[in-house]
Amino acid sequence: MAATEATCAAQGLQLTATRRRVLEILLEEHRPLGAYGILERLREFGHSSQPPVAYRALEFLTTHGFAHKIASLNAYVACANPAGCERPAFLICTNCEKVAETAAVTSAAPGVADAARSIGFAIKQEVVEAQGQCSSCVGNT
Amino acid sequence: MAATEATCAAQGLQLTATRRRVLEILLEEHRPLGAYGILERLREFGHSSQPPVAYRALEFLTTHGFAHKIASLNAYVACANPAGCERPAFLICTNCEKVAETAAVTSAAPGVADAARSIGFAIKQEVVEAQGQCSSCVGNT
DNA sequence: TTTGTTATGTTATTTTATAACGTTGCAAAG
DNA sequence: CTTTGCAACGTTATAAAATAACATAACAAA
Repeated sequence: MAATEATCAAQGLQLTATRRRVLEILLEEHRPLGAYGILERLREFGHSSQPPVAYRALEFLTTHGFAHKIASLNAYVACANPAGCERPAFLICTNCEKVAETAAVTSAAPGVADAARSIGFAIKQEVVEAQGQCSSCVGNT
Repeated sequence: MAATEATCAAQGLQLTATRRRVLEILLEEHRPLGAYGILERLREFGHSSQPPVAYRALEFLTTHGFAHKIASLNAYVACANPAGCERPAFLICTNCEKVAETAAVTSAAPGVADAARSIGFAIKQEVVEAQGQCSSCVGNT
């Protein structure tokens, strides 16, 4: 949160009340939250709770790397490393639904980078989402 | 298509009319198609076109590896290598929307595999979807 | 011929996301 | 000042994606 505030201050980004609240909600949860789950939480705090409110805040947060969308879940998580987040990748536990964020060393998995080069494909961004079981859940299901 | 037929025959899977038609539709397109786009095409062919029709066929096709879901687009593509598809990864052109399928050499990108090991996370499956520009579109936008 | 199984048909609903348009608050230009 | 522009927010409505739930059909095995 402090890192996010610092980045916003440094870059002239407006961390408004709604945006801050959404980020706080994501930080409190230890698992990905859908946009409508966020809306429910916003409602508790007296914010307006129409869908665009959440989606706008999420767009701001994801655009600037303060949060990420987990495409395979249609859900959102706070960034684990808001200062200097690069090439985020996610480890999604299919049992307890928690998500660990990590950083990929290279921009693409071996083979993928080669394939891209060989067909002249210029990779801009990569979605890497591994599904499996976290240490607490291994063997449980 | 032939490969898919062979696999179905070999494994006793029923490649029914609807399933076959959906796969044909995906093969004809050179880009990912949403479920409702598929439904439109099915309608042209006189099939029933309620959502579950498409979703059931897609579930069959994706479960058995004859098609893949592109999570970051909520869309579907035919598998480029229905015989022996493993660790599929996708290169998605953000300009022309075409998708190239490739195979990742390892199950995880470097760094991700290490991170998983270090926290005891057991990776079962990985979603790798790179966004960028294909050779025809590089420099166009 | 009854039973079980697999696939399909159909209606309704849930979940996720965006379009469109109006309002507010604030800061810089006139 | 005041008005012009802009960024964020409010609100209504709707689009798009996915699934729940229940009924029917086709067919093979008991």
